[in-house]
This record gives sequence, structure tokens and C-alpha cells, in this order.
Amino acid sequence: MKELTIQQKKVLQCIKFYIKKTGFPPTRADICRELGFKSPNAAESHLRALEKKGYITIENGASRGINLTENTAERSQTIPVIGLVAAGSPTLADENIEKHIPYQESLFLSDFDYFLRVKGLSMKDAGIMEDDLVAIKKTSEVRNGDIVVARIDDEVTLKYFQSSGNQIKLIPANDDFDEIYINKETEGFFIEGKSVGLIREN
Amino acid sequence: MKELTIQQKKVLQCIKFYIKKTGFPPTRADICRELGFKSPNAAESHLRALEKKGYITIENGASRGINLTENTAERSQTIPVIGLVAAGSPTLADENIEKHIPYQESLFLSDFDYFLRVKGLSMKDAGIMEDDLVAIKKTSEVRNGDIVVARIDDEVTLKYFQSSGNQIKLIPANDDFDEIYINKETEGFFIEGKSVGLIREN
DNA sequence: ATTTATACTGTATATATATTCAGTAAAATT
DNA sequence: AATTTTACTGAATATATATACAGTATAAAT
Repeated sequence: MKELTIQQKKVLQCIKFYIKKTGFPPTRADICRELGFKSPNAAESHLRALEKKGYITIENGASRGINLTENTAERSQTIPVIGLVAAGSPTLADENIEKHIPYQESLFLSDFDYFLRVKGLSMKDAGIMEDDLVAIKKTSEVRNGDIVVARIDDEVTLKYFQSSGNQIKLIPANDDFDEIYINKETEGFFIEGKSVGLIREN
Repeated sequence: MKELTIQQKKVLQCIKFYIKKTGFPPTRADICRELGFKSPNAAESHLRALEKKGYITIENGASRGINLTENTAERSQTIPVIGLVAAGSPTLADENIEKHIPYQESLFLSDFDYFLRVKGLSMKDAGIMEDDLVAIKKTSEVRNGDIVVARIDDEVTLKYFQSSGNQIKLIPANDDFDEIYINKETEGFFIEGKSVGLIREN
């Protein structure tokens, strides 16, 4: 689907919000009021642009005749599932995306950016098993005790985070695995994000 | 909420159907067309009756200003979360429902009926930790190795299922807990359902 | 270099729509 | 027995609303 401009996104968001709030779509005038336009034609032309790009349909002649397209309507966006190879994935790049699954806004308390498909049992004592999907929020602001996605060069790994000063410890939740000691400033070291939830299908 | 007459139910259904079809509520004229009324006032009075009984709200002066009440709008399926007390819950009855959470159809491969909030660590080696939400499908058809919700009298417990003949073993995933042996025909024994997935918020 | 898309203001208007008023009639409630 | 609710038809109307038309200006695409 064709990309939207910033302004068009605003209008689309406005429509979604209005429907959520009132239960029915806005009029041109409503959109103007919400977004500060002074002419109904401002709303009209944006609507026609959104229609042309396939984000909404408009029933001509009908009042409030705006209908969100299927892709648009699903407030539940889809979230990518990224495979985490036991030995460490080369990247979290798009090529590693297994699939997309529908995402429910309020599924977890925090929002998150992607699911990581867990390989191996290095976090089993934390209740994270092979093939579990760990919800990851992209951030480098992590606290001691957080379960984080850490990258060391091309290796990506899921571990408990523990830091004191410049020294960082990445701790597995499995006695069969060793702790990883690393310096904050080490070249190629990076905290990709942290776990905010988990889903298991069985 | 006050009971609806047959005709009022028809009108309410008509509204729901119209919204589902078009994405926005019907006008009085639309309702007349759908239900064969010849006067817009027929629709109007039904709408006012529905409003009075609390099934819809009407924004006065707004076109298509009909909004289905929360109860009326088919909740995009919410799933109850039921608390499982460590010692064993007396029931899985409604009083134990913690809350409802929105349900995404394709969240797990199998459909399911409710979430069980796990208490205790008797299944920790299966990666099921305290406060996890285990998705339960109501069924008594379970296989060896399934994680099941078993009831023994008033105690409800989550365990691995293993049967041979009439003998059933309920196996915890934690060495600190003991296996439970029970006979299929035992009074008060019942398989409530089985686990089909898990969600953890952290 | 020219066209098209974006991003609006401002005015005007046909018509889509809610809503009131005047009735009729049967069923349910009080 | 009297009143209210339900269930409509039919006509009238103020206004809510979509939408066209006339501009202005900038950015992007061809």
C-alpha cells in the first residue's frame, strides 16, 4: 500500500480515534475541528487522498460514509517474529523475520516491537523454553535483573542483565551455561532491547 | 438491562449488521429500507426505545449518531482470567474471574476458553512460572504428556497427564512436588481442560 | 520545464438526515 | 378501566453534511 504523508497519517489517526470515541466516523467538519482546519475542503481532499491510497473507502452521498479498509481497521497491527539461533543470530534484520502475527494493543503492560523466537535452553530457569516467543521492546535503557537482548558483534543472545560500573554481566538462567563478562565500552557490544512478556504455543 | 421486544431486537440486529457491513451506523431511512418500514418515525421511535433501555446511545443532531453500548457491542471476544490458588481453588466459577482480556483469534494455534493465573512453582521445569497465564481449552480428551487442569473434589491443579488403563498419574514439573496417583473412576475427579499456550507479562 | 500531488482557505448549495407533529391501532401494564 | 408502551403511516422541516467551485502556495514527480 502506498505510503502516507505525515498529514494524511494525522487525518487517518483522527478518523480512527473519532470512531473509537463515538462509535461512528467523523464528518468533514468534525475532522476540521479536531485538526484545526478552517475549510471543510481540507478534510475532503485528505479523505480523497486516503481513499485513493486504499486506506479508507468513502460511500458517496452518505453522511459519515467513511469506512476503514481491512488493513487499516485492524488496530491490532502485526508484529514480526524474529528467529534467534542458539549460537547467536547474525542480525535481527528483516531476513530473519519468520512471520508476522497479529498484535493486540493491551496484550502486555508495556508496548513492544517484535517477538524473538527462542532457541536453546539457556534461560530455562526463568521459564523461557525453546521456541517460546519473547516480546522485546527496543531500548538500551535496562536495569539489573532485566532479561535483555544483547548483541556482541554478530551474536545476539537473551540473558539476565547485571551491571556495576563499566562491568556488565550477562547471566544465563541455566547452570549448564556460563556467564558472560563484558565491558560497557567494548566495540560491537550493544543492548538491543529487553523482554516485556512471553508467549508460548503448544 | 431491560428486555427487548422482538421488533426492537430486529432493529438492534439491523444496526449491528449495518455497521459490520458498511463501517458506520445506519440512518433512520436505512433502517426503514432494511426492515420494510414506510416511515422514518418507525425507526426513530425504535431507536429511542433502544436508547431508553440502554442498548444504544444517540448523539442528538448528529447524522448516523448511533453508538452501541459496551454490553451491546459484541466485545471483540474477551477471555476471562481465572485465578488458580496454589493450594487448589475451590472452583473455576465466575467469582474467581480476575479480569477479562481481549482475545486475538490467531493468538494460539488452538482455540481456548480461559486463562488460568498460575500460583506456585509446581510446573517450573515446564517453563510455567508463578503468575503466568496458561491458556486452557475446556476438554476431557487429553493425551499422555498434555498439561492438564485436573480437579480432585474442590482442588484444581495444573499437572502433566499420564494414564495407563484406569490409573492416572498427575506429574508436577518440579522435583520438590510429589506425583499424584488417582483412579479414573474416583469420585470427584475430573479433567477440566488442557493447556494450549501461555502468556507471561513482565 | 511541466505536470501532478500536497495542503490548505473560503464560499456556496443541493441533499441527506434527524426530528417533530398528527394520527391509528393493538398489546401490555397499572 | 385507564394509562402506557409498542408499532407503525404520513407529512413537514430545520439543519447537518457532502461536495463542488474558485483560489493560493509549496513540494514532488515526470
